Amino acid sequence: MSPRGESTKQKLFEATLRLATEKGLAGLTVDEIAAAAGVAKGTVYYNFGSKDGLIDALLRYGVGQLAERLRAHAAEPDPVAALESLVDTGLEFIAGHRGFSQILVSELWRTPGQWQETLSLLREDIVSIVKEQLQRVADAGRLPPGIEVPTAAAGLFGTLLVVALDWQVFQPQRSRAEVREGIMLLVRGVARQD
Amino acid sequence: MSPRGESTKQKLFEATLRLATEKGLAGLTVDEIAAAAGVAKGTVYYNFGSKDGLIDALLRYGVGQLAERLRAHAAEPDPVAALESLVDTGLEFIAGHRGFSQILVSELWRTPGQWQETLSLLREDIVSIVKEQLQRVADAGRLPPGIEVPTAAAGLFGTLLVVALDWQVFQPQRSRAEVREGIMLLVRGVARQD
Amino acid sequence: MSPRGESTKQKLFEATLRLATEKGLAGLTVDEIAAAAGVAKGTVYYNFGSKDGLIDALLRYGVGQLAERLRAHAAEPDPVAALESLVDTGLEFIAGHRGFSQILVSELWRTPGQWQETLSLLREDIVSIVKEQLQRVADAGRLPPGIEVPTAAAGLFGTLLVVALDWQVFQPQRSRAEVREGIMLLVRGVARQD
Amino acid sequence: MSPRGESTKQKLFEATLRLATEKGLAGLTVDEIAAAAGVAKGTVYYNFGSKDGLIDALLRYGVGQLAERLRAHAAEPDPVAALESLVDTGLEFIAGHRGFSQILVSELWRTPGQWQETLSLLREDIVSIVKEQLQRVADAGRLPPGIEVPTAAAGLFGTLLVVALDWQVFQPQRSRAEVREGIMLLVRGVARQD
DNA sequence: TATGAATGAGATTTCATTCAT
DNA sequence: TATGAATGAAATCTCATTCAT
Repeated sequence: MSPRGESTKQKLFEATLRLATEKGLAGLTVDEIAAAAGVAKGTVYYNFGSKDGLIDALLRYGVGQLAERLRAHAAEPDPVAALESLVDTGLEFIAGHRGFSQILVSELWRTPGQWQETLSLLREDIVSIVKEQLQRVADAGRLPPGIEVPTAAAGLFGTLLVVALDWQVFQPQRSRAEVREGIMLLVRGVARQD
Repeated sequence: MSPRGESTKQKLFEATLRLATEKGLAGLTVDEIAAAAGVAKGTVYYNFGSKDGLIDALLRYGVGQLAERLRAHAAEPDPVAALESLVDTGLEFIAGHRGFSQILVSELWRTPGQWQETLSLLREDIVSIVKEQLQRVADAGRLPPGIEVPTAAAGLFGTLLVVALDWQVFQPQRSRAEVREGIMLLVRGVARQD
Repeated sequence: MSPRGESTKQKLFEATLRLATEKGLAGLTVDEIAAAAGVAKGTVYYNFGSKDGLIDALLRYGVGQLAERLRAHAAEPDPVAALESLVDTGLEFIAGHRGFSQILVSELWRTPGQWQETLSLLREDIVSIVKEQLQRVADAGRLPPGIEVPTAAAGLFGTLLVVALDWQVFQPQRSRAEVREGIMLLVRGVARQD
Repeated sequence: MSPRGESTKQKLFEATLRLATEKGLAGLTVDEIAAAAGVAKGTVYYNFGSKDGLIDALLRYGVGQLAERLRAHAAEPDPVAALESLVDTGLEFIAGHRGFSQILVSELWRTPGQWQETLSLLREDIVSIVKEQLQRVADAGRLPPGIEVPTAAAGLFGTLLVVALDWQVFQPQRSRAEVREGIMLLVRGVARQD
């Protein structure tokens, strides 16, 4: 709550995200994180109790950031355009936080994984934002029959994550617009053509 | 090569897959693997040289199995039906080998991952099978303009993996047919309607 | 000196004794003590300078209390009865301050113990009270030959401590009178029968 | 079970006992213990799982040694002489294993202490040996009325421990025979005079 | 007089790997 | 072909102490 404490946690989150992009979350050491954040090792333990505690808090923080950005693009009047904006924002975030996205994708579907409880809740947060946008498309009568909004939302979120990572890792020469168009082809295939 | 040696390796593969479902590859220790397989720790080193050697062999083995099954369904004359069969086979494999699939999704896009080199090659194997089928659809003139086969193949593979895992973990009550239909709606959105 | 300061020190003493019963002095952390006392960690350092300072002050405080009570029973005219009263008072104190007694028994004979210097002095305080009473018995000609007062005093103190703790921990159903009688059998064996 | 494993544990026990006499058990580090035993730090963890595991095993080992020695002196035909031999053996052991005895005295009456479960059982072992000898004295009709054997055995054990430690720490100039005689005065006061 | 975030030295623990059998 | 005790580098974690407020 104190400004000092908050900024310390912030510094640690940011340092961890930075390092995770370079080396992956699994390979990070508390020493590295503390050094990158410019604090003592003990400070990590003072603030988060354990390395796992830091990761857990980081997941909440990162998903919070992602959710915030996705929600910021809900204003678009045309529902399909809004969805496109959401996809683009998602791609931008993932490209900018690859290490974080990597941990999401690798922990999200782990059966009893260490952070599964946390992640299940966080997944719901994101999926519900996607769901809302898809619902707007459905309300506009532009979803073909047979599409269930909750299922499609979960699928779209997973696809977005995985396609974005594949882009970053295996096809870095493509532009974000290209990748967005690739995903939108699927979405437009689903959303009824005008 | 001897049956005894093979069964030792097999036991180690199976134990590793069983454990990986619960704890992920990075969290596995050689002690645990050996104990779960019912062999001594030294046996892992005798057979695979190192922990990485074991994982590497396991990945090749698993992807080999998946590729074999996917190829077996290439005979279907109608290209869209063949794609559907491929999707169904993929779903079946993932449902039956969740631990392995979890590993794939965890490690495939890990940037400096220890097994990234191996996995890049293996990813190519699978993606090229998908590509072949999509190419047949394209050759039949049933792909809308703007779709690039290589990109779509990579996307379809990732989506398949992620949607299947989401099904297993978060929506286990759905039937494989339902999930397959969900994915085919996307594919049919892409493949030109008959 | 101020009532507030006193109560802070008192709170810290009490919290430390409470915790020491469970975990011993060595296993206590300043964090735990402060939390149990309901004050901030810095307050311990403000009031006592260091963890050792707190323990040191606590030992002096506790031994002071014990010595005060033991001295209060020196008035008894019959020297053997006075010794019995002293034993009874000792048992009462130990039963009522088990945590403190546990500390004494743990630390008193620890060779390079951190608080050994303090404890040696404090031990002398108590032993000298016992010695005084035994000397009165000796002066009354009721100690058999071969008994050295200083040795017997040290032995009686240790026995009292240990028997009282054994009573509290392993034989709580016995009454204080019973335990006192057990010790007095030894003492009366030593003190010449009337 | 293997000779190598046993001798490693033995080496660790002996090194720990040696160090405990010098520095007390609480202040020992695994580094020191491993170095003193001439093995790698990991070897401690391989053999005992944790520092606590080592201490726990050491307590069993030490008490086993003490019990063995005490039992070896049960042959003496005269029961009071047998008791004297037992006391002497106890004093010798404690003098030779001060660090170990220190931990016994400091943990034995700790309420929920870390090793209390182990120690309660071990205490029973020792006390029952003392009980046996006292029972022989009682059977010979040489215990005065009012002495309960179990109570007296527990008391004698505690007194022996505490008097021996007090001798070692505060009165090292006394001989073992002197200290033994001091304790025997109590015992003979209790045992009926011939 | 009191606070509590931050520290860092030093402790415990982990675990892939080796090697004699 | 297999074993498992031993290793040690490197990780995680603890905690008495400091200090700005």
